Amino acid sequence: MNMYIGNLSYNVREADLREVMEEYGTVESVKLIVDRDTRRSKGFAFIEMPETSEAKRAIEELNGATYEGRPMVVKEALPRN
DNA sequence: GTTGAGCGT
Repeated sequence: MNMYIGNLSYNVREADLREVMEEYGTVESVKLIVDRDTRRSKGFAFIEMPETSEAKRAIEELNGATYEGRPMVVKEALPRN
């Protein structure tokens, strides 16, 4: 399942996100979106979890949870197009 | 600061 993680603090790194998500299951990939020019985080990321049941649990547990001082959004990602 | 990059793999 592909997930969208939003409202992240700019100091969160991909490795941080992976650690958090792995509390709920296997994480296939983590993609923190960073501005190509400034190298600054855009504050959102995409995480792929092979096991949908684990992904859904992560969404339930982490959506709205405060992380690095911000209530993060965790939900299924929109199709990329 | 809220739905993806790359610049040719």
